[in-house]
Amino acid sequence: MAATRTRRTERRENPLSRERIVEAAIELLDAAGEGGLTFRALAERLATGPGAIYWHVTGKDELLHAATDAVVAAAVPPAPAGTAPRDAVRAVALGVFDAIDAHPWVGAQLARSAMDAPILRIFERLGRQVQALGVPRAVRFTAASALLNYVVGVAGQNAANARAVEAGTDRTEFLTRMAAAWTELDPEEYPFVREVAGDLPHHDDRVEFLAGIDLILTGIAPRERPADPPSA
Amino acid sequence: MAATRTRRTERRENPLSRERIVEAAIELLDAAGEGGLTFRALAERLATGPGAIYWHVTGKDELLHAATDAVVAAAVPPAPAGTAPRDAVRAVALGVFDAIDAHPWVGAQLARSAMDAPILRIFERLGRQVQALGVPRAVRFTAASALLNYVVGVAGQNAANARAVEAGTDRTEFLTRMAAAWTELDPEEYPFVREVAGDLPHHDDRVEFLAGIDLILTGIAPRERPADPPSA
DNA sequence: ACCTGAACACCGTTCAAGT
DNA sequence: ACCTGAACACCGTTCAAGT
Repeated sequence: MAATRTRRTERRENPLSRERIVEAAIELLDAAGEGGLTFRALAERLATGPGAIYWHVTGKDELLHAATDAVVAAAVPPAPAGTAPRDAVRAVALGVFDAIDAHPWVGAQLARSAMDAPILRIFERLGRQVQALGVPRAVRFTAASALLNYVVGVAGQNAANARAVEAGTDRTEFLTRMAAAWTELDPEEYPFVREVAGDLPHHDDRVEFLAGIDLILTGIAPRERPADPPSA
Repeated sequence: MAATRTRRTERRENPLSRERIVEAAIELLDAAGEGGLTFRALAERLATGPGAIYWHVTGKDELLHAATDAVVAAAVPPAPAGTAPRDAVRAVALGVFDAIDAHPWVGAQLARSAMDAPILRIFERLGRQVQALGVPRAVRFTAASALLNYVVGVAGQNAANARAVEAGTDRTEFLTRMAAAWTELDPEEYPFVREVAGDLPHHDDRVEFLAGIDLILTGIAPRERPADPPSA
């Protein structure tokens, strides 16, 4: 019934709001990529002048920040109670990974973000699981940071790849071309890169990403903790 | 004697060259930060018009790429023969870390770089040591990628922090203020971040960074490989 | 071949003026 | 209080014209 009442103010309904602006910004970024977010384009989409947006938002940085935070918040839900810590870490990481897959600009943004809202959300979720893993207080920060930095590193990398592919090329075609380029590198200078070039086209990014997470998890807390030996 | 001959062409000595342009770009980036690199500022420093630069460089992206590559190449020298693989990995990582410390814009650039020259240099160095560590062929790519992504993640983070600090604030003052902000977060939503906030001001970035590297190294290959048990 | 610098097409942001 | 849109101060890049 509140809905019916709304009809009264028919004209000039849809007032500007921070929420609507951020929403439109996300749509623009998704549709047109990182360069697509423009105050003019945004104003047009919201049927106003560019100046109007500044009433609700301090500038482009804040807008980008808010857009990123909205996506990350939706992507990293609290772990369902009873999840094993390792699985919970993987779930958080995958949540971020998939969000970046859907919104490559988020990856670029996370990779250049300081320790504020969007990053802190991820750090918190990872940290809680590190604690649940039984990591001693003194090294929890280090362990959680390692996971965070890895996730954020992959985020930037994926964003860069998405930018590079956007020529409408097929994904495996892109990887195959990259592998070919690697094979042409100087054998003296790039023996390792040349050797692994062949792996490139067969790799599943998601699997590869999770394998990295598992590597760090193993470093943080070895799989099966053997009973403490009877002291030294 | 070649030097004396040079005097002949006194006027209009110092011809433009890709090398000089990249060098000037690096100076500009170091002095004025990421926003300081402008074709106009660069042209002024080189005593030409902006258009002249385009004869030697295709555009700003290539320029930024070349500048980053120059810094990274200098920062990641080949490991001296006989270095233990773990130490060599640490040396590579620290080389990148210190380069970013000296040139924060490099961190931002690496964090958003695809797998081309600058990143490949680092990947190659890390990969060789992964191999030296005895990691089986099939998982070398994964192991080297994990190290690379971590390093690149820290790179982006440090660049962001450098940007945040540039208000001339002292470093520990900056950390103390951040810790204070973390402590004011909602206890329901950010228990972990609040708990570790106190660690922040005491942390040494470099030590913290290396600890993360060690975590991954442990995950890649456990410290002391016990002799293989007599098969299953 | 290489340089010059005005001009073009765009930005983010501001601000007087409106309602 | 909120919106409008012209104007300002910048960009990267191009290009006719020079040497």
